[in-house]
Amino acid sequence: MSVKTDTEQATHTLEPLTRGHKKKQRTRQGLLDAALRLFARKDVFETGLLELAEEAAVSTGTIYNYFRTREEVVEAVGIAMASEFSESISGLSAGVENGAQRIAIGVRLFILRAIADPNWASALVRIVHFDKGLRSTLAMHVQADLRTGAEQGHLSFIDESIALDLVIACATAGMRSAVEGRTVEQHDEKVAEMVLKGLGASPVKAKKLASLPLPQPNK
Amino acid sequence: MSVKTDTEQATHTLEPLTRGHKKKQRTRQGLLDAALRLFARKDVFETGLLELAEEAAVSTGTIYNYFRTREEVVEAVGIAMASEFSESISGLSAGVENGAQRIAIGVRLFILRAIADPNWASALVRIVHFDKGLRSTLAMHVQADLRTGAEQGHLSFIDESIALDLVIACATAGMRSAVEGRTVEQHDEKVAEMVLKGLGASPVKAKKLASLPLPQPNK
Amino acid sequence: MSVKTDTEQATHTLEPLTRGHKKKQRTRQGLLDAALRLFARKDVFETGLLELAEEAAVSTGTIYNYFRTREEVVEAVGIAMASEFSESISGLSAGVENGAQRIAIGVRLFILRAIADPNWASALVRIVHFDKGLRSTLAMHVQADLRTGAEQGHLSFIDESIALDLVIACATAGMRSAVEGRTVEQHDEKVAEMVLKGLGASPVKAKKLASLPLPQPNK
Amino acid sequence: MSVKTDTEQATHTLEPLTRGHKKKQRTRQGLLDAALRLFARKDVFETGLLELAEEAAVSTGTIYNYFRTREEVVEAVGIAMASEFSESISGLSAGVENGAQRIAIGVRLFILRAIADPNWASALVRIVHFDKGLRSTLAMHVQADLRTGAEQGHLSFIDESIALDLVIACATAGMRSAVEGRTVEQHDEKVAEMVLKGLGASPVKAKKLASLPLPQPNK
DNA sequence: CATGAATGAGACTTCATTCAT
DNA sequence: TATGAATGAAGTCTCATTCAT
Repeated sequence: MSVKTDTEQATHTLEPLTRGHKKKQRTRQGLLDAALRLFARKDVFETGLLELAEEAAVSTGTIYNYFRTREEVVEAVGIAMASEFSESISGLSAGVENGAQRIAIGVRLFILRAIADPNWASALVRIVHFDKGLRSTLAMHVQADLRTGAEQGHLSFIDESIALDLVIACATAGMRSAVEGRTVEQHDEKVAEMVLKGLGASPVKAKKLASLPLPQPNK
Repeated sequence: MSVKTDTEQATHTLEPLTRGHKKKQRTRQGLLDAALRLFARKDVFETGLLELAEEAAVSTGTIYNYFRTREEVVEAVGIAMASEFSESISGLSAGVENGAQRIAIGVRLFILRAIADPNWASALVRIVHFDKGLRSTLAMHVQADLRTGAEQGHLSFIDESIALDLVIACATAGMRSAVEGRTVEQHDEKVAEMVLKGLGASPVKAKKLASLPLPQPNK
Repeated sequence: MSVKTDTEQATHTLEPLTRGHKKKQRTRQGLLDAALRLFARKDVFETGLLELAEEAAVSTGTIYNYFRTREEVVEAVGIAMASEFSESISGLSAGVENGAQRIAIGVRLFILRAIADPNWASALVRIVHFDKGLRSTLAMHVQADLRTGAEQGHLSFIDESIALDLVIACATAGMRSAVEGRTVEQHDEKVAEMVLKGLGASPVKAKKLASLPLPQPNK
Repeated sequence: MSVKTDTEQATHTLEPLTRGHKKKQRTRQGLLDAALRLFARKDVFETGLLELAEEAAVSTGTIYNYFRTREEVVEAVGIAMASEFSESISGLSAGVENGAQRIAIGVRLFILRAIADPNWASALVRIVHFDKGLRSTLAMHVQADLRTGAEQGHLSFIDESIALDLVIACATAGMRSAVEGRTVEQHDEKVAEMVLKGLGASPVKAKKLASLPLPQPNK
């Protein structure tokens, strides 16, 4: 359930000389992980910075070396999740050219992961609700696939921005189902199929694309 | 933007209409309205009871004559919105027998009202996020229409609970668009059409049902 | 050692109807008195608002019904002291027409009171150091007497603003002596005599004016 | 605006001048100078050690190689200022035998420097308010001149300790005028003249002694 | 019922100080 | 010695809640 920050990479190159640097990165990472665990349990505005300190097992003052407000924490976690998401999705659907299929894969992967790790999903759902940045990141990825799908003739939707909303809203709803423990058999496939139909795929094609085996993490 | 409570109805019929009662009801209503205005601007957990008192122009202590905790306030607002929703939707789609059409009407009405009154929509979106009771009320209404639509052969979805999620998620996403000011032409119809397609309506039927004129408030 | 606020008077006329009003005034008065006691012991910036709460025997939150910052407390105490000062000095030197004598009386009264109540003096010295408002009030009183004295030919100073500084600085220094317990016999008269000489009174007249019996509180 | 410490002198003569020592002295000096700059802007108890570190461009921990507490910092700055004062005044009024004139010179020099460097004056006024040591140093210098002046028949004051207070209080008031930007023409001379009159000099002699040209820094 | 002053728990924030590097 | 991350005590401030009027 750990989260990788892109900041970590960047900072390494920007200030590689500081002595306490690796420790600082570890602390920061610990705070982000702790925040994720908390957001899995409580809503963002219910979570106090002191709770975060306790969860991360640092003292109160330490937090203020990293974040000045709760919003900064949320944003940082959002960035971290978005970054991790981009990485993993891009990797997994790397060889798939079909835009509609890529969307199906994305939706399914999210829901499957939500089922496997409801805490992660709970946190993600909440952060999506608060953090515009994370929403944009997700949208950008989906948008590309939507266009590809439309160009390839697999999808025919009326309005791209509404289609975007539909994909994200349904995927999020699926994740919420997982969090609330009301999933059904092949929940991921069924949501994906409905989404594709909503996007204008024919019922047959929707069913077929939604049930293709998922690409395996290469190695 | 006023909200009518079912409690109000009950009291009207059950108890004598003394002056004290009318005043009490007005104060309670004022608190609910104030809460709604606040939830339009700030998140539920960011909203303090002191703010509520100020917005409603009553003193702090007065709140405790009506609600015991903050949660009770949220719940009461949720109940009030749900109740108002039930009333208005039931009234408007009273004469419509087609389940699919009723769903289209519901989705469109929500989105149109969100466009007309973004504050109301903002509050609703937030409360839906927190209040399970409101979610259930919405779900019950949709569920009936889904079944009717399926029995009538207009819809063919794979799983009812997922279909439910899809309808509510897409309607909510449409409202959020309105709140964020990124609606498109005929936003309501386009969302409804996509939803119907996702629920298994044929593209032609989806388009037709989504673009039928809305029933007018009878009176 | 109690301090009377002019606000008290004003408020009585402005909001005489509030129920909890007298209690509020008592609390406010208690806070000002407590602040005075604290400023007698510690410097203004060393004094925390929690200490003030404890000294006044109210709970932490109560303070914020009256003052938002430490500065507001200092200012309020300054106003209260200035107001009390104006009252008492005006009363005592009411019948004295000689400007130089009025100055001598003022200087002596301050020093005598400082000797009698070093805590009061300690607080006053500190507040004078921080609160421009109190300094102005003092200056205004002295200024009138300086002009009168000059017009009457008893005083002849080179520059009024510097003369003002001299009077206040020497009176304050005298009070500080009292606080630090290094007063001498007839400290008040000796300081007054030096001040008058500095202001251009002849040595003989200075000695005489400084040693006249003080007016007694009438009644 | 730099401050020279007597410690510096001592070290120079007592210990070998290794490179490490020079650096150590520079750091210490930097801290004292930084403290002076800060005290010019904020009150002593408002000034934090973190600010001091930042102003001196050293890290927090470094301070503790030089001072154990905040009080030690204030004291050290006080000592430094007193030491610098002694040096400069002694040098400048070296050839003057007249006690009254020496006092006039001292008062005037302080006020002139305050006008030329209000930051320095602001810091000095504040530190005088807190640091007894600095007050004693100043007093010792003045005391000697007072006695000389009295013995020479130029001054005739009633009480030495009160005379001391008068001189220091008026000089400080003059500096405060400079800090607050409300000086007048020949402010230094006017204050000195009043002080001498207060100390019992004849008006004519006071005016003459206060307006003599100041000794120039020899060399 | 309405009021609003008082309460006090608890969150937020700062900062002097320590210590491993 | 210099550094600066970590600490945690101590302060600041808010706000849900109570209660006398």
